[in-house]
Amino acid sequence: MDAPTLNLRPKLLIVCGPTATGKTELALHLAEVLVSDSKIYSGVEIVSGDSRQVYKNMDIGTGKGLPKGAKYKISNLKFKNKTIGYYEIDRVKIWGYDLVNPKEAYSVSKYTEIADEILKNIWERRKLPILVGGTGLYIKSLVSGIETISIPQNKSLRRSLGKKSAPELFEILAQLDPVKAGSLNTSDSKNPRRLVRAIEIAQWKLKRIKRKKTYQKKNLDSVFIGLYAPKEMLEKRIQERIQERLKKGIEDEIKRLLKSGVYWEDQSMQSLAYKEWKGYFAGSKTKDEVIKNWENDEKNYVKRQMIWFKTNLNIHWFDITKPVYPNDVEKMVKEWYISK
RNA sequence: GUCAAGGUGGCGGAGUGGACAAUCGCACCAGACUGUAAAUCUGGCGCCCGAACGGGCUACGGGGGUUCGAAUCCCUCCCUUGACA
Repeated sequence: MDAPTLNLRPKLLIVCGPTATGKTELALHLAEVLVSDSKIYSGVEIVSGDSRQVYKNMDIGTGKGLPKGAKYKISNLKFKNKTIGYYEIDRVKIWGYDLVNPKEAYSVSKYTEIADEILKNIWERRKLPILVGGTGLYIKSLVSGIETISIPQNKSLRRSLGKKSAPELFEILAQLDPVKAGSLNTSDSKNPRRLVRAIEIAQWKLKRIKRKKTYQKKNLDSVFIGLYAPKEMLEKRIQERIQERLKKGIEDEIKRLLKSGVYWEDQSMQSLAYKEWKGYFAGSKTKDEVIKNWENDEKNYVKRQMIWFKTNLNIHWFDITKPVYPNDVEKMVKEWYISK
């Protein structure tokens, strides 16, 4: 992946934006037009940049949008001795779904490791990957990398820190790494999860000062396409999508998950479209309440996504309520692809 | 009609004589965030003035009263719910 010259920088097209904007549809559309339009494209494949679609058997709630007969195919790509599969929709390969089962914990680091392999493989086959997703951090980690990503979790440390309050954690961090502690903003300095990770990193660094950094900055030629819509429009789409998912059988999907041994406490079940049902299955919530909560959670999620995208990435935004927007995207992407 | 329990901010729901513009949850607004990121976390949230310490006004169903002081006590009216008729 290390390219000696600028010309050989691998190209990566990114389609991102908040939930319910039709990112995958656009990507599929782009795949089609790019391939059919010109001889330069030997093919386009989609990679999901999403923290929830990695879970098997969670299709409806995470919005994988798989057509009825969609089959998971095994590729000859392997990661840590495990095969990696993909789906094919409209003859386009989609990677990054169904990477783990819902009992497993997941994180950016796991995602990045495997997604890097997938991307490398796509580039080796001289195809253009389109990274599609709404998990900003995951996308950013693929594009720019994360410096401390190779610093592993320390389970026993986490366990011992588990019950400490934010001020206590902050105190511990301040002892280990005063600079880091001082650099935290008011929000993070009160965020137990962040503090624990910061302590984890600080401790790790203290232990191995001499270890050389393995971190390498990535060198990609990438463009960010962002999809958005006015708030009211998005809210309407969210409502419609919820109805759709109810019809598709989200309730049964959850029943199946629970039956197979997945707990509400599992990370996968903290996902939107799933977590809201907990009270319902416990008998303390009506379905209407579930739907109301679900809708609210989706709306709030969109807000957080937009804030993150706006402040963290340099994105070319497209309003999906403009009928011609796919053409605009197409034009832009083609220019970008041909350049250099 | 009688009895009982109630009427608090957009909603739910605390407070039951001063520390109350009123805990908390939801909603809403503005944000943070490089190993759980669909997660986690922060701030704001009656109106007006002020950069800020702060100040002013209006508010706990309506009206009236007691009191230095009332969302909290008393009277009365209106409304809701439950029970008995």
